[in-house]
Amino acid sequence: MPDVRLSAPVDTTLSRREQIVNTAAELFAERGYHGVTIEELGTAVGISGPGIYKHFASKQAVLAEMLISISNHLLAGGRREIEAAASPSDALNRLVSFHTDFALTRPELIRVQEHDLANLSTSEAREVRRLQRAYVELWVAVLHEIDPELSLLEARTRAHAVFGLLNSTPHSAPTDNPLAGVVLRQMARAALAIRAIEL
Amino acid sequence: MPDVRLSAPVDTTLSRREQIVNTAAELFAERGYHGVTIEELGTAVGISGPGIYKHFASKQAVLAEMLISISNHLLAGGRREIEAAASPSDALNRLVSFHTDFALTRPELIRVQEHDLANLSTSEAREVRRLQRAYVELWVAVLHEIDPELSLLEARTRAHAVFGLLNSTPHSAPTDNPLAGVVLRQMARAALAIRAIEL
DNA sequence: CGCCTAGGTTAGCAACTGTTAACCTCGACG
DNA sequence: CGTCGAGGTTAACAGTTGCTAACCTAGGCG
Repeated sequence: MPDVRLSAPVDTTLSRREQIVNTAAELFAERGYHGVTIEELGTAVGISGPGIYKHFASKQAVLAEMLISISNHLLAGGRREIEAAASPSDALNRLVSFHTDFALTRPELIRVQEHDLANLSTSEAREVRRLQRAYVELWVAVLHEIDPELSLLEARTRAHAVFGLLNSTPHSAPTDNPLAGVVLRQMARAALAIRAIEL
Repeated sequence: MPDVRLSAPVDTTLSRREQIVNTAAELFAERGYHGVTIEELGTAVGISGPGIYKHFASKQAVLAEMLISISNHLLAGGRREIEAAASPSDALNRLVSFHTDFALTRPELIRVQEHDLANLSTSEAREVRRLQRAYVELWVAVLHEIDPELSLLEARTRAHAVFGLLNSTPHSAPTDNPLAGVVLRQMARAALAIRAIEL
């Protein structure tokens, strides 16, 4: 199973597989997994209906590839940021920026991951949750390193809260205002009580 | 159309209508609107299948009553908090507490409102969005009153971000830890830069 | 050149699901 | 006591939708 690049939505250089996943992400984000038919998805990528089955075994398989690829992307990116960091609080800053960029760049993926996990088979859902949990634990570990007094439970609550804050972009930002990134980063840092100089 | 109380999920004193809406909220939150059949919903409230149609004209009508009732509840509550406030920053504190309580008490309703607005008819969806917008504008007005320098666009971004933060409870908090409320309130205030003494 | 396979096409089936129709029942009440 | 409507039941229909089957076609390549 070749991995799907998380690149710009419409791009003629994409393989059909990638094109299908990207288009499906937008449609699922708007109308939900069950709100999109295979026929619609096919038409949206320029082929029709059951042509999808030349590339995916089932509709669920499209969703599975999408969600697993997102989770992998976040986990890998998070690890990269932490490795590149000079200190724990630098690591947290980098995590915040990384996640903010992702949320601002690909809001559809945020939406689908929030909404449609329940439409995966149990084993695939378990895999996605495992990856998501690993990503959360990245944040938890950094938070705990910065403040060892912080309980793991509270650290986890804080991490989820910041995800909610940063993932709010699909709900707001109808016109993608350029200051949203700055505002969100700053709010996230304040919520996490990171003392950091903006700019 | 009698309004549906936003009360505890399982309660024998509820009317069938209320019982249906409450149960539907839990099911929709778990599996999404299209992921729940009328048959399942009926069974879950102890009647079977088409018995639902003695109380609602359609499946969509159940969702509509749910979402409109939630939006009304939030808007009315928000107005009440602002009226009771002694100052703008007190108003903001009260809004934060009010919203936190709601998110912690009825996470299913949060989820459904986030996920399934798209499954309403256009006119009903417009109504819900109107109420939601009015609720957001409540926050925006208070934020603007506290800091008149703040642009309306940024105030709106901040409001949405705080909703995202507070609405993260359905995603985290599998075991409803009692400290979640305190933590979330504190994070929200920090993100909004409210100087307030906890406790 | 001739074959094979990747990637399309259309027709159509089987399952599911929202909704309606027709019917039952029982408690309130004139 | 009779009736009547609220609230339930089951049967069944019609539309939708995921997926398969059977077929076509063109380009790479031995």
